[in-house]
Amino acid sequence: MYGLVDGNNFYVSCERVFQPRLDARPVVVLSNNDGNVVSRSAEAKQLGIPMGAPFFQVRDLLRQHQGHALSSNYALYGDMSRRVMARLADHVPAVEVYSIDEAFLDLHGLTSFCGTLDARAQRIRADVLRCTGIPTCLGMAPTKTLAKVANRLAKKYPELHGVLRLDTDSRRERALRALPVADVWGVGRQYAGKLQAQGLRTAWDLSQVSEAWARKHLGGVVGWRLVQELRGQPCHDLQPSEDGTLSRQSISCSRSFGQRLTGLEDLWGAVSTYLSRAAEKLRAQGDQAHLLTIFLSQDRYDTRVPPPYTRSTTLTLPSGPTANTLRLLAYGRRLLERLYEPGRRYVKAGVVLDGLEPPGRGQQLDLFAPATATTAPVSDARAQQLMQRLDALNHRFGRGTVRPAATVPAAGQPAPWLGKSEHRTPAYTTRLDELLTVR
DNA sequence: TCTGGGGTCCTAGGACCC
DNA sequence: TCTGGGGTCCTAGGACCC
Repeated sequence: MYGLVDGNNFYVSCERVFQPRLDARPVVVLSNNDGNVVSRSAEAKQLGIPMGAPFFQVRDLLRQHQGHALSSNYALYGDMSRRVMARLADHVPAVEVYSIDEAFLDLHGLTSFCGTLDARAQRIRADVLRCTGIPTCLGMAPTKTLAKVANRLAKKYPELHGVLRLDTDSRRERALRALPVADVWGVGRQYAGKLQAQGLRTAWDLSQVSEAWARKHLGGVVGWRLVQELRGQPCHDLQPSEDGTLSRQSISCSRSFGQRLTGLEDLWGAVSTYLSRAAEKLRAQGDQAHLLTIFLSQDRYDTRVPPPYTRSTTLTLPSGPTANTLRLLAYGRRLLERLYEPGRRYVKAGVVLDGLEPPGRGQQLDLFAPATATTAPVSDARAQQLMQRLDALNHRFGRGTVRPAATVPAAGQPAPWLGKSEHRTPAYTTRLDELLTVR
């Protein structure tokens, strides 16, 4: 049996822990650059503000109802997430951290010595709420997909008090008949349209399609697994997370700019900043990468710009896997120059590190590369030391204290790529100088 | 005027290997 | 006229997730 716990309106709930005045009012949290709505309180949902709505389209509506809009504060949400996950880990044999606000639980064997599962589930919710201030819902079922279904319905129907268990065929059928097909985990916009065109309206209808149909229309084996999971046949195991952190297979960093950029050096300022950040994450995970991708995007809402809006280029690092920021910057610069076209107006850039593996598989030498400070293997041990010192300094004194010169804008100038974040709340739980003051 | 960021998995063609 | 089978890696793209 699997459990799926998630935080209700997670980002808004995190903010409310430190600002109770936000309770019972419409509150939204905005994406980077204050662009879109990414979390909504129940009151904001009631106003009809859709998930993902551009902020400028709902600003007036929110103002009319004395609502609040907050910039996203990932330092706070990430730390609150760790606290929630730590509480969950105390209650069950294994936890899979699925996203910042969601975790799958291994519920195997919990009933025999702890009373009923439902009572156990309520104790977990109460403990998380008491220790972190975050309200949650918990769905339980024999497959992950059904646990997601259960969680969804537990959130939708308050009379369930945040918990739903789907462990018999009759409960499963009732639940699936109550759930629109578009709300099933794994059914996005494209598939929902296809399914509805076929007259399949509920999750139950989807669970009845043939294997051939699922494979043909829902992305091959992915679609067939989805159908089987709805029927109660598990296709996805629990992937337990080590001490509440999850190890990634790719690491990326991308941002929309505060303004359009056209110059190569401005773009390099942004790309080098993102690449440095991605390399930090890579080292924090204890891995090296052997694939580097850079992408640049133009405005996809500008009808004068023909697609594709995003162009990317990938390099298999000729010198093998690395976590060395300076080495990555040297390759990144080449990729950016390959991608860049003068005259284009770029709105966003990003980097992706792929092909991750732990260090120690041996350094691949590049037969044709001239030995330079950033490519010579001889400098490897020293470079590694340098990265360790860099990370230690930045951990101790704050991110960006020591950084590559490429990422620093011209003296006295604000970085031209920086976006806005006009409604940011303090990092209450991760910065001493931003602690909440109580009188 | 203003429209996010960070992930996963799968497919498919081409180059290349034996 | 007739032109293998099985595999990896690379690269790009498309669907999905929160």
